[in-house]
Amino acid sequence: MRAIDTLRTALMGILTEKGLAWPSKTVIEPPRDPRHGDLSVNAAMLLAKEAGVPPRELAQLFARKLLERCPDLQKAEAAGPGFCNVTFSPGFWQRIVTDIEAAGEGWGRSAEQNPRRILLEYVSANPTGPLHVGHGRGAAVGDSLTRLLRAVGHEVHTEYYINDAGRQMRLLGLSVWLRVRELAGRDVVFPEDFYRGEYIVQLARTMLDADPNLPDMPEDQGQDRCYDFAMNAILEGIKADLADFRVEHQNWFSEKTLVEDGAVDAAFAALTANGHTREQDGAFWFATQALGDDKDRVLRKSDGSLTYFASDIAYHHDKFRRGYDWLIDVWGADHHGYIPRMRAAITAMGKAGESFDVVLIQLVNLLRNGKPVSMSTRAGTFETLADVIKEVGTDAARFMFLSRKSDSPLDFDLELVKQRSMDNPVYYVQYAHARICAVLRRAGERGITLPAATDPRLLAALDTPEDMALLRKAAAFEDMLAQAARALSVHHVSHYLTELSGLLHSYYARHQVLLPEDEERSLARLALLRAIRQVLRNGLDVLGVGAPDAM
RNA sequence: GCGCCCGUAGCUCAGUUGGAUAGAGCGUUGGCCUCCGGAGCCAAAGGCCACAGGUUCGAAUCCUGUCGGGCGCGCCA
Repeated sequence: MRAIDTLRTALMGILTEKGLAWPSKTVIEPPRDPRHGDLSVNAAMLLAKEAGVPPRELAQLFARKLLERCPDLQKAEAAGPGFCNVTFSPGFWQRIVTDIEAAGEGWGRSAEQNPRRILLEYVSANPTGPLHVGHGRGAAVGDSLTRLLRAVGHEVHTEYYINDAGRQMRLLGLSVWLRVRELAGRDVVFPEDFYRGEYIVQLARTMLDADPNLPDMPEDQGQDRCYDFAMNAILEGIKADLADFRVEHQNWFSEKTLVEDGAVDAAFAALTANGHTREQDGAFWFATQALGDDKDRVLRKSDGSLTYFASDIAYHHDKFRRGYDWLIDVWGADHHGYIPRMRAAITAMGKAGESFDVVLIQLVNLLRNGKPVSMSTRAGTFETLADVIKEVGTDAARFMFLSRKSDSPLDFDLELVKQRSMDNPVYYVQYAHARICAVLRRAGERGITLPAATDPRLLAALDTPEDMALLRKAAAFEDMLAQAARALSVHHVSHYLTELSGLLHSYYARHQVLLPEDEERSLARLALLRAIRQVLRNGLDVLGVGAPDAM
């Protein structure tokens, strides 16, 4: 925020003058209570001991010096235990309007001083069935996080890892195969853990219709055919669902290809070169315990096959090999126990801790009118993401997923998400946007034309407390994005938008924008609203939620 | 048993790199449509931030312990 930069620069000058170092714990931020001014600094409390001056007194000194140095400051005073609170002149805030006009879609975007090349992997659900709501949450968070990290200047690529080499997939082939045989009237025995979903039967029927001789194929070949067909069909369905949910993966990465390309061998070699592996009991082990894990882990089982962990290591090794320096994985929270061993692998590859992060996605409790809707892929009684999108819409579903901390459980009540109340803030935010559009439309009907760049002299008319509140909030947008990106926490964006919308609605209720008697003030207010609309749009864009002109 | 996460208003949740009098929505109560979109606004009531210690100028936030809840602890994926 420009205000923070201004204050920081001035304060640094003062400290240098006094021979004091800039304390690393210095915080410059808008205080909770707006009566304490626009910004608050805690430096005096941190420096009191070193300077040999009581904090209050030091804060008073800072206040005096700041007023001398910054013409944009209207007020600066010591307060509380030793805070230094400053208030900027209205003109300083009013300029935000023209700043936003100039930046447009770029408002809020920043150029990270240390941009990184990120590979963000998310969803990555086994293609054994359609995506359910839980996957939807991960999809929304992963996609929005991508937008957020790009907005602050990182280079982000997105990827979906297809577990097409494991036992689950063989089970899928078997499940379809058995259904095919069943449909053909053969006697079949279903194992305990096969996939029971209705979609399996449909796949089987499609296959049988296309090739009536299928059930007579040899068992192995038949299962392979079924596996192939089913996986591709399901994968296509997943891609379609994600597209409907406005979620895009730039690359779909197959686990199988890792083995075929020798990536597993390469990763094993890297671990072995660093002395982290051993043969024992006929298996190939990775000594993760020395790197913070609970116990060592097997990579190649004594029967010769690879563990899931083995190919996952190879996958992450491959990501680094492709030139990424920050790997972010979005996982279901039930995998949190897997983090230490993955982290151990990253360390064993010689990579720093900052080069790997996991964003955990907690469970989604799907409810209808407060009562749980049961979900189980195998039993086939789940609500699919596609069904949920169809029922509540992409915008409402995404906003709901993105409005809570991703690692705490979320109650998703289908009836509630359809409701147009504040239980469901997506409408509150979208309404704020549509409302501004309506006023601008009405202004046009009345023959008022708003130039693309507002004359700064007009902005002095934005002089009420509600004007100031909106301007300050709009000014804080960039910092909010940067902070959310740093914390990998998209929900800050939703909260910000809800707050900004609240200020807009208050403003609207309190101040008439189109004033027939006062054209200059009307123009100033219209310019303000248009600027706020831009902020709302940019914020909603980070969430991947639409900004409708009318509702 | 061990590990990770969590416990904030009646309900659902923000706030946790330590900051001033702990916030929002829903719900409850009471107001606001001659006027730009009432999917909105204004106001009131509602709290020992699970509990007990500790660290310091200062703790919902950091440390220790207790209680309560979720999840994870395979040569499964």
